[in-house]
Amino acid sequence: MKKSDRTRQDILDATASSLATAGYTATTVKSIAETIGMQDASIYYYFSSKDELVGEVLDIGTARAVTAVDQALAELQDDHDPREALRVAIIAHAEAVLGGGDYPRANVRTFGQLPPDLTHRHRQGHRNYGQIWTRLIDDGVDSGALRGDLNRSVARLIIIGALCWAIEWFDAGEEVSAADVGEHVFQMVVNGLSIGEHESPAVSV
Amino acid sequence: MKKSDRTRQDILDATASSLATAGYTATTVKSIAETIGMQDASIYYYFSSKDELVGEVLDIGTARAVTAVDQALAELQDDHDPREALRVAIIAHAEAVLGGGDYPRANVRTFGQLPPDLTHRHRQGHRNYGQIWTRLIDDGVDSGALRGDLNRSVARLIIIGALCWAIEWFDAGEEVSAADVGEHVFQMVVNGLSIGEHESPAVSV
DNA sequence: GATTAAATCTAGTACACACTAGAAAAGTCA
DNA sequence: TGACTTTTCTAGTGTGTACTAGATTTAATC
Repeated sequence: MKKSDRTRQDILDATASSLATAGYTATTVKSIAETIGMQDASIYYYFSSKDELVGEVLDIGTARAVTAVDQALAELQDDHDPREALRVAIIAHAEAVLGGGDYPRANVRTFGQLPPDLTHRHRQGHRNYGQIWTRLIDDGVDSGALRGDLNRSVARLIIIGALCWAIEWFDAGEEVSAADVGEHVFQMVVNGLSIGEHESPAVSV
Repeated sequence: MKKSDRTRQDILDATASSLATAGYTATTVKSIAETIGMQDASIYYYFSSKDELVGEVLDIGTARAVTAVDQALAELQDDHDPREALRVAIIAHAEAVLGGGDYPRANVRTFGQLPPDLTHRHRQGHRNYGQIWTRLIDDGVDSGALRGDLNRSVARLIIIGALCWAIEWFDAGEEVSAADVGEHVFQMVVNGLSIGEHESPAVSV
């Protein structure tokens, strides 16, 4: 019963790694099996289909990302600035997806290339994750710390998008760390690149 | 000789449309042929391989995106604020990729799911496109309009990333237009979400 | 209208893929 | 050791894919 659990974990790990780097299509059952020194047919002793295996990897990925952000927010002081909460969440997300393990990365990497069934299966998970950010932005706007003239949904999606797309260019080997990327996103979307007084012309959408 | 050109164009259009909505893997030679009412084998009278066809679509896509941004910048007045140039470029990109035709959308949509050969083939095109943005940011920082304490490459990639990822959630049917998305990205990354004096703590990377 | 060229189709090949059935091996425990 | 269970393998099936060869049709030219 022990050996079986470890093999199952090995399969999940290999799948997560392949999804994170090669994407969904290039991740074949055969390639997964080769990575852990098995025949492809043996995979089906543990998972009934490729998509069930992939689905489980993605579930773990979202769970880890949620945990990372929740945990970072929980460590904040009670009287924190809403902007600080946003900063902590952004950096936690960046570290989870860019610097963290393969599971959250697999999630972002395969976004948009999954078959419809899998996309639908994870819709709720993504919605839940999005709600964390919705609350962060609502808190900021309602408390007067953040501008209220922008569409909050669009703002949320832009922040998450900037972070998610980073997976396409981020290189863990370079001198810019995952946290650095998060810090940059925060500095840009919250403080802005501009120097001096900004006009902040009202944008009504 | 006329008919031939139009059929070729039909193939390109159908491929762009499929790539933009379904992605690379789901875009099969057979499905392209079906769209225009042909047999899949007939495609090979015009293109020697699927990847050559896809490559040509992507070439057109990058060319159109570059043209859109260049044109928007060319219409600026000579004494424009560097921030205004960034704003115009961001909105032009948003309109080209989100609201524009299938070709630029195909580019962004298939980014990260192309076979290595095609990825390599378009590396130079992407670099050229990136240089437009590098210059915009350099102009802003050097003129003192934009903060210089952030890594310029990271800033550039974050802006482009926020725009590119929008293809995953943008819905042309909703009330938020492509230009609205661009305006939001500009407001956020240049003016920032924050209200009041920001500390802008130096970030050295 | 006959001849040539252009365009499309029919019918296939070869291969990679997810997945299955059942035999063989490895491990467990009396 | 021997009976039993768990795990892995061998050897396949069926399907979808890109692509090819050559016949057939459609269009242009003389």
